Amino acid sequence: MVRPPLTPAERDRGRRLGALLRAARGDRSPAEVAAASGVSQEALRKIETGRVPTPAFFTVAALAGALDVPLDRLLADLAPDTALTA
Amino acid sequence: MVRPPLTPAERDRGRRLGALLRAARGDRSPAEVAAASGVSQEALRKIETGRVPTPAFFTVAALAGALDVPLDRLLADLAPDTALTA
DNA sequence: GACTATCCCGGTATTAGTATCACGCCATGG
DNA sequence: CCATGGCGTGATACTAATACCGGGATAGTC
Repeated sequence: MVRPPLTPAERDRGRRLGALLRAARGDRSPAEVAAASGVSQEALRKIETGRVPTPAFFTVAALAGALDVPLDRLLADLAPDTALTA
Repeated sequence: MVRPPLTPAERDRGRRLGALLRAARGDRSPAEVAAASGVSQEALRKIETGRVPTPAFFTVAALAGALDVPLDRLLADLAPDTALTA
């Protein structure tokens, strides 16, 4: 075994990330955000639905940029432990 | 062809990301940072040397956390154009 | 000089991420 | 009722990311 499969915790984390991105998208259409970020609609959907639990760094960065959400905000919201009361 | 290979620009961007992370590591040993971030030493060095141009989001996040560097700072330093002079 | 430790690089194996294709669901308009 | 378009999901193809294995180079020590 060379690479451990993703743990349920990781998948759950990805699901939360997707939920955050979808929430940040608001009422904007997926096509809109996909075009703005340069990410394909399919990738966007999969990330938003949590089916891609650990997307590439720059993919998330592009989406966050298009959604005007700081990456650190995403992380903070993902890990309430570090709650900065954001 | 279903997935376009990484462009030279993407590889260069990954190289800059690695350089930034290595600079942020300072004089701390790779093993130290790897242990602190939970990233394997090999993955860390591949990222630092730019041989992994587009690492996973949470991998970069873990490294940035261990290095005490905000992700947005990394992005800003990668793309000086968007420089918010943060 | 030999030994040890650390860093770096190569190859290999397996899983994950992304793109394309195909189908079904829902809403809208003919 | 049927057609169209956007959204969601599943399967498939291919590349990339990560882990494990070995080797080599360098610095420090004995």
